[in-house]
Amino acid sequence: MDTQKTYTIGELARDFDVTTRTIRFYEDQGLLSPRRRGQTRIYSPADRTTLKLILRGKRLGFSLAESRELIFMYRPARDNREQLEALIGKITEKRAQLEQQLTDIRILQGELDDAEARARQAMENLENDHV
Amino acid sequence: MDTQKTYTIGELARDFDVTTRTIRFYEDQGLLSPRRRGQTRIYSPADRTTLKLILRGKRLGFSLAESRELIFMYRPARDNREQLEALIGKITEKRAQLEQQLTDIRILQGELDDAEARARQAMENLENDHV
DNA sequence: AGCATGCTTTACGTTAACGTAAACTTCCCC
DNA sequence: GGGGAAGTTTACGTTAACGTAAAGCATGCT
Repeated sequence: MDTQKTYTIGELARDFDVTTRTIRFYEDQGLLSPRRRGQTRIYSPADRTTLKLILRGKRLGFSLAESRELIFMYRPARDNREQLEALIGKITEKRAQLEQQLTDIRILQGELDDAEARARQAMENLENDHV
Repeated sequence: MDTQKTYTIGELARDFDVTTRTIRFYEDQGLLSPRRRGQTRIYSPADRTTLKLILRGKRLGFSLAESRELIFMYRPARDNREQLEALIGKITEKRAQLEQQLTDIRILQGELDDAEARARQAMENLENDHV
């Protein structure tokens, strides 16, 4: 069946809260390749997923170049041995980076707890001084 | 005692693997305010910590503006009630953002596991085809 | 027919976060 | 006392990731 849902650029833009310019820009950068009906871009569910990956990458501070790598890691890309080993190398690197981010986040969470506790304490003090 | 260790800009640059230009840029942006001995900048352990915070922020994809907020969250800053409530609001927001990042990371980790498994499988297949 | 909506391309503009270069002082060393 | 190394200011350059027009086609209402 050819009954796959498709999306216009405007729909994707609304759904993910980005501008159409942004989506076209990602295409320029080789991250998306939607089909065309005439001039008009038609996005598949797969395209939609790719966009989701890019935006997730952004939330983690990745550049588009990094996100592109991650996306292509996911497409097996008919490889020879060297390429596969290089791929595994990159995966290992990314994993290390993610671990670093995890520890960074945990530390920051602790600091936020701290900061909030102090803020609440300061508010209590205000109350008391006021009385 | 005034026996606090101090650092030159070059030392900090080496220690954190950034350029001196970068450190001066952060000062321009109001993130660092080292003492001066004549013209020369002298960094305290506190300055060093601030720099560490900025770089951790970068690893998490924060802008310098965001890092600046985080840094000032940590300095109690003599507040009234409104300010304190605004502060707590920001802390809550940041926490939500960090939670989002955590889930993003976990999903990505799973995908990396996946990708590596497939890559290893592809390598095995290569061996076999070759034999 | 006329007009709004939503798509398209082309192209110049903008912001953040530095890089890079030039020209100058200060200090130390032999 | 002449380098060299490390600091300084000033200023223009660069890259990524879009923003912001401008001008034009296609479709669908009324």
